[in-house]
Amino acid sequence: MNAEPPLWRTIHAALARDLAEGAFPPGTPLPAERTLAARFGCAIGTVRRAVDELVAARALVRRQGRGTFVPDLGGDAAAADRTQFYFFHIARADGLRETPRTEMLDFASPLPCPEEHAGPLGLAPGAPMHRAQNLQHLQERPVMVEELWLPESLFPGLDAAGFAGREGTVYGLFQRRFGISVLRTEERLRAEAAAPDIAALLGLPPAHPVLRIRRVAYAIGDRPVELRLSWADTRAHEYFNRLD
Amino acid sequence: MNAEPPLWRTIHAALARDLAEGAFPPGTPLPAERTLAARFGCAIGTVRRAVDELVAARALVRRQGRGTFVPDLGGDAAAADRTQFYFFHIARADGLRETPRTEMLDFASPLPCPEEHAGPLGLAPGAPMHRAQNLQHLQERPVMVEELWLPESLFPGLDAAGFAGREGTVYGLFQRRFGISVLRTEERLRAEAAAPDIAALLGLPPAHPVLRIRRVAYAIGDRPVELRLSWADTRAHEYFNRLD
DNA sequence: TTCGATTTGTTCGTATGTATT
DNA sequence: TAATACATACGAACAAATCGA
Repeated sequence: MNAEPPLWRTIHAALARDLAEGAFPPGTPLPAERTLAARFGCAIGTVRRAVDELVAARALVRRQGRGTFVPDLGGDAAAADRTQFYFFHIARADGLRETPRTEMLDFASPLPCPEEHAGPLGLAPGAPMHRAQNLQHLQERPVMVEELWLPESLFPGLDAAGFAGREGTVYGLFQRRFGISVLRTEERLRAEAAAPDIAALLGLPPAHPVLRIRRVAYAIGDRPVELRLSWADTRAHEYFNRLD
Repeated sequence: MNAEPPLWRTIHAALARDLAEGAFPPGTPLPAERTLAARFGCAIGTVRRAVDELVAARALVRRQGRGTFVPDLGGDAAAADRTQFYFFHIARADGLRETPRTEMLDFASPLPCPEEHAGPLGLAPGAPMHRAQNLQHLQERPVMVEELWLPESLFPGLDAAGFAGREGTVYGLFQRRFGISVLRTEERLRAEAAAPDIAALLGLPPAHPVLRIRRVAYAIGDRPVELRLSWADTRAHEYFNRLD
């Protein structure tokens, strides 16, 4: 008849809503599974099923003996590295993945949202945005130019000093300062001839082929929070993608 | 002391081994969960946990009321489409994903394994291989040149007629005829200037930037089974990648 | 160092619901 | 309709990891 959703799915949705609201800051554990089971009036196995889904979606991590946590994207060096390598896909042609060094080139705000960025971010054209430009280095050589577009409404008060002075990754900053946990991204890649400014920054001959990446980053609830354009020099590096 | 693995992991390994040997052909169900539980001498929940892992890895699919199956990569049109879109990442710039039309350009066998392909495939340089060349069309326009390298030892007797005359996808052919289920791939992308032959096939100006993709496909047990080089025209199309 | 409390991880068994044949 | 198979939900017991007294 009605086909109501399974109980574990209802609980999953309730937890996801709480997570989206930042109800559980990273570093402090969620209520224990028994506690949640009592709160939802269900068996512990049902809670576990709901949490399993959130763990699979990288929204939560479990630690035996300690509790269940929102992943800390910038906790220690190891956590920062995991985040880095999960979202940073440029590797040396021989397969080695190194941690890049980031050099900030520019930070401008507010800028009106360009027409072509409004749709993917769910914004009105002209909405106020921050724009940051970075140069990523591997082995002290520039390999990728990045242009980040961030809605001012989601990142209020962010400025050049706050952006450049962060500790850890950009997504760690999103989480710590604005309570935004990036869970997934969509990337579209194409080959194009390098524009003069890009070629100059990367030390490329004019119009040399570069890999252009357009990324949209999403937080819980598939809310788009960032649009990022990148141009990579793929003479000695490649974009690495593993599909499971 | 010893820290033996959990029971469900042992069962998972046993099932994965059986799957790698082709013990369960697509279309016929695995033994029911109760049967497996009895065979392994454990509770049904433990079997479910092991199967859960294989389902997550796309090695199995469950169908309520019917049973658990090895996915049929070329069963009906819908299954073929799912396989297609899981492994075919070229989409129109507006985001629309269409089914490509494949035109075979060449099939050569045996050819000695090139030096640079031997390592990724776990072969000795010079080992006999098949090489197929395809041209992929979207909306009746050529968008990607493909070069497939297949170890003869894994695909014995494959020839041009068998390759071109297949029904459905290439990976469906691998599975039906050779019992090889491709589960995951690794791809490395770079931008480069189109070689003359590539440019001619794609209708590009000489040395126009193209997206080069180098894919290694893996079956159960992380066994590499195919190396594929592709060159895509990204003037009107893009490589689409969703990271969860 | 030891011990106990807490929390997640594993395994068991059972009952009932839903989809398919 | 009946039988079969997976899906959901419950509850219990013990193991393993963690942390603080």
